[in-house]
Amino acid sequence: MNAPGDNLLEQIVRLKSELRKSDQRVAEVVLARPQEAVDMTLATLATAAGVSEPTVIRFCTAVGCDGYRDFRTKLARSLAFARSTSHTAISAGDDLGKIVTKIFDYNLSNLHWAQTHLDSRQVAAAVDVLAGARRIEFFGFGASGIVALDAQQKFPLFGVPCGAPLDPHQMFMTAEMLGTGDVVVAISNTGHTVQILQATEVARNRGARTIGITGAAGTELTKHCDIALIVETLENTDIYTPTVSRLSHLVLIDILSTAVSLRRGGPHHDRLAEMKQGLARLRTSDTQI
Amino acid sequence: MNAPGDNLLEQIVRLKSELRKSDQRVAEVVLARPQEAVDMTLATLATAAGVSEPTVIRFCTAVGCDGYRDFRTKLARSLAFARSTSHTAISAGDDLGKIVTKIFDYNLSNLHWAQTHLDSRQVAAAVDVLAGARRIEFFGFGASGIVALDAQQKFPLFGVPCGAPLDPHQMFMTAEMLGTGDVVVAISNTGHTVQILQATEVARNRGARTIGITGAAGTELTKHCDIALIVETLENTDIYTPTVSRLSHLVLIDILSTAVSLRRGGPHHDRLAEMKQGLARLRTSDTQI
DNA sequence: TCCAAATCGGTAGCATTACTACATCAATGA
DNA sequence: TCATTGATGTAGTAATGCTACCGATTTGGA
Repeated sequence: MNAPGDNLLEQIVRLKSELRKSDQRVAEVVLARPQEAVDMTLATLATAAGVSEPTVIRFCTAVGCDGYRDFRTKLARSLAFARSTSHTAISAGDDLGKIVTKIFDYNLSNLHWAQTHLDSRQVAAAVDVLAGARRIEFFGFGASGIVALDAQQKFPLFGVPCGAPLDPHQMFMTAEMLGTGDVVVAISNTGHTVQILQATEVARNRGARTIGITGAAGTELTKHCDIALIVETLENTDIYTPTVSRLSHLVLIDILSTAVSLRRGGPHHDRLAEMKQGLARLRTSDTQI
Repeated sequence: MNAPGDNLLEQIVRLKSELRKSDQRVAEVVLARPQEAVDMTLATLATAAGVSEPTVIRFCTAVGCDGYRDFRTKLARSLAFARSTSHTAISAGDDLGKIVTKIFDYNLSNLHWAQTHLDSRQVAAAVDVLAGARRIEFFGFGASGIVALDAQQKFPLFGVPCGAPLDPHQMFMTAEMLGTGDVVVAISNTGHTVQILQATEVARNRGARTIGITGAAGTELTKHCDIALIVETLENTDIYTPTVSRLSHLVLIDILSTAVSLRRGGPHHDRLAEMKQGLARLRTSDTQI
């Protein structure tokens, strides 16, 4: 669950309530103005929080750091990601530069978040199933449909026929035709999209293995799946903020396809290399259309 | 060109050749083992590099830092992204955990790289053109085709009809039908895909404005475009490493659509909000298919 | 080839900064 | 009310980072 470089700011938020009173004052200052805090000296931070220097040190150890120096580097590191997690909402007054920064930052933070919260064991289980598949179908609508298509494009890596029906009827029909040895990868960030749930259930009843990619544990989708890959995303209540989940989903597809491809090994890779070369030739070929 | 949090490691690599001899020794140590360097004290780093302490300080100022302390925090910050830029190649012996880490890190680094190297003025120009469009067509094949589809899905944000022909023939036909007031967004990471070049040229001759999204300046594609959006990616020679460019492209599409949507303002947003709510209802509606 | 100039690198001392031991104060329960 | 425990600040100490200065090395010109 926890990656090595676990976010310090997150840690502080989590522990804040069970800290000593003075330590909480320090925590407030750090959380309120982390960008400034990272440049402060021990004494400066102490006065800024209205406490003594040893208190600040005690605070550092309390949040899992090895002294003030360590605290500072860890804070700097977590700031690289979370710099704008606090106020990412895009407002109508933002100029273009701000929009660029916010959207990039938001996506970066989100990707990092997904990384630290991804359960490797579930991924391993998914790779096992996919590596043994006879055929793979990817189900998704809207933004998740894009992800499904992307996955389907990677079928050379998976090494078996892959499909991605975008039309609900087609999806349903495809599900009906699946059987033992086939695998369904159902993608739905909300985990509530009814057609996906139905199609997945049908496929499972026919004997196919089902893998779900969704945004939170315990959604409807996970009940219909043998393996649930939870890709956590930061909350997104803002109307302007675009769908960030699909980036994490795409990365997950990358991981799955790469892992499956590696599992196949040897001759499979030679053919991959040839395929890539052929593709390059195709791109630049001057064939008139 | 340069974002505020410009990567320190990158800076060091860039300046390394024109540094003093002893400073280069420091640079080598830092670049070789950045993870350890960030935890070193001034004296430790000095002995590790085989130089004196003042030399290390001079090195710090030479690379644009304000003393050793500042150097350390900046290094920590840049490490959050670039932790594994040096050895990202995925090898057959990697276990799943390593694959997960490497692919995430690679995508994160790459996204950050794209952010710092994106030219805001070009983006601004693109937003201007898109905001005034009567119709927008997105051209792309393969991974870029996915991006085109994603963009096309965002047409409610763009506020005008959007298309994304995936078939080369359809693309060509679409291009022939365009005219003044229409806009083509051509997506090709290599910038050499012939069919894209041809279709874009056709559209331009018919009077459409053309925007190119590509991986490097000076590619063929840029010659056919009024506005070139260069999305730089880290090199990728490895056969296993998946296409990272498409993530950056997707983020760029997010930025464009959001900026255009904001430009439209007022009533447009109310309709967006309604649309989002309606979509939520559609997802959970129990309509049998 | 030699000398002058300039740059580079190191020594030593200084100022700042982080840390620790101890004392005081506040809160809580008997 | 008093004793006990835990939290907080004071003062002193060790370390770390920084600067002034001096010697060494290199470079360019006669």
